Amino acid sequence: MTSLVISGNSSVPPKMLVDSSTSSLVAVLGPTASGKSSLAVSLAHEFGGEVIACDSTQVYRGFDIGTAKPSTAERREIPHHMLDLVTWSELFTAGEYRHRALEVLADLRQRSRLPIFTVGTGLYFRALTQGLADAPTRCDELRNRLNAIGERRGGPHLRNLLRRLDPLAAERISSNDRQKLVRAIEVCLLAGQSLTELHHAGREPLQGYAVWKIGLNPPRAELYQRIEQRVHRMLDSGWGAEVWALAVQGATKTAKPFEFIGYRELRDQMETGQPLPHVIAAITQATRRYAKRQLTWFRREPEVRWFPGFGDAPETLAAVAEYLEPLLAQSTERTRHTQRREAV
RNA sequence: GGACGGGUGGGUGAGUGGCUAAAACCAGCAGACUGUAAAUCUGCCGCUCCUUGCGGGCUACGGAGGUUCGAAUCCUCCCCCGUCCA
Repeated sequence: MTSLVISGNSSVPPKMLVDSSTSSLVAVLGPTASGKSSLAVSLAHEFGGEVIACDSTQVYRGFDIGTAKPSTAERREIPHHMLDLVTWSELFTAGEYRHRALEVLADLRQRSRLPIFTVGTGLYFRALTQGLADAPTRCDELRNRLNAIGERRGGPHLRNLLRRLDPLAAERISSNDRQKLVRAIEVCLLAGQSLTELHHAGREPLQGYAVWKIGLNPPRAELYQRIEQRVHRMLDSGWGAEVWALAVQGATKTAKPFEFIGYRELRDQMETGQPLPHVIAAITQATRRYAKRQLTWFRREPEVRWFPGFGDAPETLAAVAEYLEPLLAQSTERTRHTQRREAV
C-alpha cells in the first residue's frame, strides 16, 4: 500500500495516523433499526469497501427476515461477509467470530478493499478489536453439571463456589446471574487459574488498523417508531412462514437461534396460538429493550464519532462521508493499485 | 328509578386504621458485561430541598366534609364506571 500522509485535518481519528503499515477499518455501530446496513452499503460504494456483519444472529443460516439480514440485492451489489456461517443446531461464540473476522480482514487487505463493519453485537466487536483473554472455551458437559447444581441449590450457592475459586469475580457477579457465575466457575476449573487473573494477564488487540467508529444515535422516539414499523414489515414479508419452514426442517425450539427476539415469540405462537397483536406487542417490546442495551454498550465504546440521525438519511450519509474523507484518498490509491495490477 | 360491585401512582392491580410514597407486575430511564451477548444481570422510578441520609419539606389512593392522636383504609353526602332489576 502506498504511504499516505495526512496533516492538519481535524477528521483524523484520535491517536491514529494513517501510514504504510496501517490500513483503515470503518465500523458502524448503532442500535437495531438505526440504519447501519444502509449506511454501510452506501459507504462501501463511495469508498471501495465491503461489508462485514458483526451480529450474533446474522451468522445463522435460514434466520433471515427477523435478523434483518441485508437483502440479496444489497449483497449482490456489495460483497457481505460473516453472514450465514452456521446452522440452527450449532453454537457460535465471540471467539469464533474474532477468528473468522480476522480471516476476512486479511482477505480484504490483500484485495485492498475497505472493511466496513455493521456492529450490532458489541461483545463481538470488542472481541475482535481488543481481543479476548486467554481463557478456555466453553465446555458444555461442565456447564450442564454446574447448571444442575444451580438449579438444585440456587444462585447463592454457585456464588459461594465461585468465591472459593475467584473471590473478586464472585464479588462482581450477582448471585442471580447464573449464566455469568457458571461461566466464571467453568473458566477457573478448566484453566486452573482464576478468571480475574486471566483477565489481568491482558489480551491481544487488533494490530495494524486505524479504526474509524461511526455511532448512530437517532432520536429515541423515532427509533421506537421504526422498530414497530419494521416488525410489521418483517411479518408482512413472510417472517411467520420462515419460522414454520425452520420448524418443519427440524429446528428444535431449544435451538439457539430460537432465543432471538421474534423467533422466540413466533415459535411459541405456533404452539399456543396466541393472537397476533399480542405477539407483535411482545416482539416490539423486546426489540426496544434490546436497542437500549445496545446503546448502553456503545456509549462505553471508546473513540466513537456519534451522528444523531438514521443511517439511511442523506444528511447522515453526507456527514459521515465528510468525516471519512481522508479515506477517500486511500480509496483512490487503492483503485490505482488495483488497476495497475490488472493492467499487468 | 331500584339492587349490588367498583373508582389506588404512566398502565394492570394488591392493600381494609399506624410498620404505606403505598406490594407485585408491566412500561419508562440509567447501568454492568472478556467465548450463550437479540443472552444474562443490576439500580432508579410522585414532586422538591440539602450537609445525599435507612435525611428534610410538600403533594397523593374519584370529590367535599367528618370521626380519630393517626385514614387509601371507618362515617356522611356528591360525582363517575360496570353488572343486574324496572
